[in-house]
Amino acid sequence: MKITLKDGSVIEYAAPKRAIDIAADISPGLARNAMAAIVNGEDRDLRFLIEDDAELELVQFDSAAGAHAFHHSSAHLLAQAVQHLYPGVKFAIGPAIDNGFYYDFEFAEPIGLEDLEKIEAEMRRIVKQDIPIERYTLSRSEALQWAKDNDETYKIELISALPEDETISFYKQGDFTDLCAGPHLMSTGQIKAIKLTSLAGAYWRGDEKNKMLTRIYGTSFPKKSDLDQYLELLEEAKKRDHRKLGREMQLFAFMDEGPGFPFFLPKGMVLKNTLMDYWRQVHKRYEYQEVSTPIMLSQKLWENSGHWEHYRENMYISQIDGEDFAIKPMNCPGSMLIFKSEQHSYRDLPLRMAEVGLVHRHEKSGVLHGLMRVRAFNQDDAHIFMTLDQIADEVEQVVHLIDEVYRHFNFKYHVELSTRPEDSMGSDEEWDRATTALSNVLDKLEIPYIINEGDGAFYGPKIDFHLEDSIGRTWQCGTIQLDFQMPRRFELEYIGADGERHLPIVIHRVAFGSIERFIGILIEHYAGKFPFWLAPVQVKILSVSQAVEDYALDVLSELKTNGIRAEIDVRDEKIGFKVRQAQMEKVPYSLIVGQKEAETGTVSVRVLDQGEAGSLSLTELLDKLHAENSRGNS
RNA sequence: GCCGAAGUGGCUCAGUGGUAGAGCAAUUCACUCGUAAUGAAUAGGUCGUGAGUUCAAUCCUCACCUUCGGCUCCA
Repeated sequence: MKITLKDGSVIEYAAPKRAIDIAADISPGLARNAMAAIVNGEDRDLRFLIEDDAELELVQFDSAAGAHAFHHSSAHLLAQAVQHLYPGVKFAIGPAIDNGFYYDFEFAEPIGLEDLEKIEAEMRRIVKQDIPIERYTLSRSEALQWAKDNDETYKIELISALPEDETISFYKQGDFTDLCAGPHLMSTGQIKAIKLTSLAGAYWRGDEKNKMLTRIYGTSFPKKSDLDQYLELLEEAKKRDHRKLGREMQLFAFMDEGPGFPFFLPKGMVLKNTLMDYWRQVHKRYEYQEVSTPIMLSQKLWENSGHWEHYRENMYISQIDGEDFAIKPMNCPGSMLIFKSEQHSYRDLPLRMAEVGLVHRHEKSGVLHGLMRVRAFNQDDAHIFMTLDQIADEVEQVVHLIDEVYRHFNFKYHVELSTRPEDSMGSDEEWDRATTALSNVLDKLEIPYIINEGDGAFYGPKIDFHLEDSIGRTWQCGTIQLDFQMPRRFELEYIGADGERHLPIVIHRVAFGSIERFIGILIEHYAGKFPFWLAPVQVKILSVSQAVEDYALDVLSELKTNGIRAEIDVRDEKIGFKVRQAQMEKVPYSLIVGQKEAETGTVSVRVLDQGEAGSLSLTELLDKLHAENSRGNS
């Protein structure tokens, strides 16, 4: 048989051979570092016996498939350790996830964080023993018998859900056996670096009606140094936490009196307004009109829009003069009413109506998270009313706009296409048409995307933009949603070239998504060190001694007159102390002024994280700052 | 909402069944200073809220509120 490797080379064997043995033939290092095999495109064990001509890829930890096998075996290792320490525990599921693994257990007695260390120690002990991992298969009925014999209620349920004729694979390492599709490592000895990271409750099968199990999260690496590097990344993320920086930099706050409702402090407001100035410039250039619609509207409107039926549990309800009203969770119905308030010609279309609207949504208390998940937020919303044949051009233009905005902040991003959810309105035919329209645009622009089955809005499919921040985390921000339903429900119309009434199509779209969340992401992306144009305080003037206070104040007023956001520190403190404080406040430029500067009409410039940058005259300084500020223009 | 953890001066955190401390910050004073912490003094807390146990509760018990880590959900 012929084995074709990834690099195109071919090895021939007279008899069937296991993937691991082929790896050993290629090099001992590969045999040692390989985690799994991909045979003819399918994920397999290294112990998989290749019997015919095949394409073979041997994957190591640096590939997704290799890491997956490694983490998956780590999950089994965790389960084995738990079995040793807590006899009688019941096992649910234990998959690999990004950056690690978890396993769900049903413990007889609750365990605490201090137990994790014990479990970790037991895991290390099993690793030292270097126990071989073996694979075998059983028929469905044999597997079921195994689960019943061991009183594994969750496994019984898992096996019962499989087809009758299914052959089920098992993995056994010493005294621990688990049913599992694999692939798995050859032996426990390969898992050199382990860290159990957290303990959490999780519902069986993710359904809140089911029993709550105990989930143990962990991460693992083939090398200790890789684990350390990962733990450092977690530390870095902690330092960047927008909740911590938001408080330290006095940007926003949360109060017990309004859980999930952010308060913006003066500096946070400067940030927000600067961001919105940029946003308005972009949208003016893309020919959007801006509107504003009420926060509270009659319940009848929400019944008409479908929100009452599909979105009610997230809405805040109130009454005015005995009539039921709801606080808007979305901006669209308001915009529909504006469109409807006038007669439109096909010549008006596409009509791009933007609204930075404040929406309120009742989120469950457990999901609130700083600015990332709040109960009141501003959406940089827009509704584009258009004809059927304008769909492609308009969607394309929105894709360009979002791309431009993300690039402005140096974000990379990827795109997902979400299709019809179960709870939705409209006909299959319209959903197909809308979904195809979106995918056609992505195909035309050659933008790769993954499909998110059943994750669309209740009124239409959507393109989601997931941006990636400076330390590699992704966040969903922009979306483009195509809607045939709302225009019909609101009986929108325009007069076509033929003089007849026609139904317009609507695009709902956001670029930032939520201004609040976007600000949270920016804080973490920049670690609080905003680019000059966006920084709430751009310049801080530090006087060396009281003798130059007057000059320092002159510099301040000159900067302010020129539209620079400047602060001054003329306290009776040493210059080193003031410099330190200004750096910790993450102000982009510190201007040190002393006797020398006062006499020559200059300032000594210090750049955040870079140090001293020489002296400039006031005119030179203003030129420089104006140039920097213009980066905030679109 | 559910599981687990936490809540002590503006911030970070000690601490004890006999009504509380530290560092930073703040205020005042002295120093008048050249690029990441000058020194001293002062002030500031009914220990998240409510109830219970106790001679006595910040500490033990219960309920509630908020926050944190997850689950589910999501911009």
